[in-house]
Amino acid sequence: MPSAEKPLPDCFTFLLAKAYQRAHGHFRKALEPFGLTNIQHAVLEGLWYEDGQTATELGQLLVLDKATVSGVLARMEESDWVERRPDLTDGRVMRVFSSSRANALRDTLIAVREAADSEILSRYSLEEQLLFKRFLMALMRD
Amino acid sequence: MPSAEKPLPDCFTFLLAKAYQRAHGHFRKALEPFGLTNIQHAVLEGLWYEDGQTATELGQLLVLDKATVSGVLARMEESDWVERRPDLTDGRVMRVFSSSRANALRDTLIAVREAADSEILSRYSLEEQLLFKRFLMALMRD
DNA sequence: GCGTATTAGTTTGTATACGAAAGAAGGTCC
DNA sequence: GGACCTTCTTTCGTATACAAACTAATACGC
Repeated sequence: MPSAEKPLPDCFTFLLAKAYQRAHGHFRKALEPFGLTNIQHAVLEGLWYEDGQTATELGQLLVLDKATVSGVLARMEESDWVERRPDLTDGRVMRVFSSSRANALRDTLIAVREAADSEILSRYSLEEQLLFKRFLMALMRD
Repeated sequence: MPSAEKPLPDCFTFLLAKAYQRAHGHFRKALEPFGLTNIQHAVLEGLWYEDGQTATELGQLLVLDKATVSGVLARMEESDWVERRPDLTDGRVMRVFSSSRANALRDTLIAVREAADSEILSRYSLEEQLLFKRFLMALMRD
């Protein structure tokens, strides 16, 4: 080891990736007891925002590839978090509904997400939190 | 669709994930012509910082799981970006070296990374860039 | 030295991600 | 009403991520 301190490259994309990795891992541990992954949790929150969305709509809401959504939903149906029912008028469309098991945990799961978020954000002042969020949202505009 | 505008949940972890997704995708496209992935590029930069690092050292530098590093290095050796040679004194250790093919592209690849980074950052003022980076680095301390 | 604990690395299994292609169903145009 | 195009979804292939189990080799305690 030539240098004692690790350099942590001054590359923005790298920093962003590692910050995401950290926050993602923190949330993942919080969800572990429920047998839910981050994305699966996001899908549930999406359905609680509006139940019966199509896979495509969910993908747009959560900014996920349709192929990713397809796999996530298959696993969530397998483990009884959601139900997929074909649309009555359009045979191509599958509508997704949260299961009663998921609905029973709704308040708990939302609280877990909020707690994990707060823990991560606790190291910043309120002003910094707002600024940070504004920076992140600005990255998505185009 | 009940509401015209997408809500983009006020969840910090989600925002971070999507910002990462955006920057990561931007960099990925920039690397596509070279047949390199983001992580593979990071490994090369790590080796250019110090050649002959062990797999473990690379994992620490890039904050990657050893299992992830193992797979990445295997694919990179396959496609002639790196070479793995067993350490002479410690039979457990694999030392990783950038290939001559990689070294020939060194300046180009670093320039590509800097350009991608700059493009992403161009929407922020210099002050904001520094603040943003400081926020991201603060997330990793603990 | 010898046995045990540690460490380095690979392998396995599961879950994202995403591009590309395929499949299935609906709509349109003439 | 049949060819064509569009849309919704799944499948396939490749590449992270990470936990856990496993192998191989070194280090340590006594």
